[in-house]
Amino acid sequence: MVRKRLDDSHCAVARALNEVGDWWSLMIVLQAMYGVRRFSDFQQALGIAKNILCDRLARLVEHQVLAKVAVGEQGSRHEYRLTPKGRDLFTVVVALRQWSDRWHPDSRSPGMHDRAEGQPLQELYVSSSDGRRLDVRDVILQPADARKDTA
Amino acid sequence: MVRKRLDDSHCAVARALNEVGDWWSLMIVLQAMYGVRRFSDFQQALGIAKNILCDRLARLVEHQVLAKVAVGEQGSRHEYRLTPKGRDLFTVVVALRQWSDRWHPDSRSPGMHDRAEGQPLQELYVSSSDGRRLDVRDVILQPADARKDTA
DNA sequence: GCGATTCAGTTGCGTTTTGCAACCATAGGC
DNA sequence: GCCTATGGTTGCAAAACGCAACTGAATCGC
Repeated sequence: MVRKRLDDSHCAVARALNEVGDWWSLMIVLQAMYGVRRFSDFQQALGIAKNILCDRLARLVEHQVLAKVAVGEQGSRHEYRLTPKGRDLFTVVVALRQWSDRWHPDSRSPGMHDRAEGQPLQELYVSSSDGRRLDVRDVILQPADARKDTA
Repeated sequence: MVRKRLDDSHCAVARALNEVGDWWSLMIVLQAMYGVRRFSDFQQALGIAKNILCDRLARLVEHQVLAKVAVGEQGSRHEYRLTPKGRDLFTVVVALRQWSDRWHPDSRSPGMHDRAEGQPLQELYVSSSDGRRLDVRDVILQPADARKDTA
């Protein structure tokens, strides 16, 4: 999907959504963060149709969120691994997950823990350069305009 | 869109994506954060078809991300305003935007500034309870499983 | 070496979602 | 009453999606 209409958009969020903004793409990235690397494992974990998975993996590789790495004896098998850019989506995933947990308390999410200490993670929040916690209304956002014919 | 398949998923990210995980929904929320409230203004700002906009707004209202507020003389006109839950997506939007800015340096995003001080915002990052900055690999993520037949 | 199996796709086809445009319905101006 | 603006709804074509069946290469069993 992703109707590439806003490819040329100057809006950073629009461009981000162009790369990982459809349902499956972020779920694939999430699975990759869980350690999934093989085509068939993604397929099983997500219950996604193979053609869609193919398409999404290709798109994620194209956008350098994943890298397709040949593996195995004659390079016949391969894996999809997160690139640094892909790993950097971690913040986004954590933000989404924390949002979900805050507003769907019924969720029995196992929670995320620091590997070293076993402690839960801190909640993400937007803060100013001097450390004050900020709400949307405390921030000046300039549209940067979603359409090309900005005006 | 959003094939409600994973509605019953225990995966927090999946449920979040169910509510705001399609292309337009997050763009609408973003516009709302910019201060857009009226149907026609969303339509103009995004260049979205009216039926889709209708559908997305209704879904966002249903999920309590936006609230439809009657306004004007006889309540004929109305506005869509962010609820607290919607405003709380700010972290997600900022995370996405910062990610995009980091990996698309060509982007001339005007940047986001603290209204009080005029300073740019801090970069979001995931941190442990004792403040160490964490990468994906420093965190224990439990799948919580994307499929219902969890096992 | 030969068939069976696994993995990673691709192809076909029918269903669902999009997106565009054109059409209602109500309110207000004049 | 006629015109415009706002906020939708409807119809239809095109694209995306999901399923299942098929391909093609590599590996396994023997």
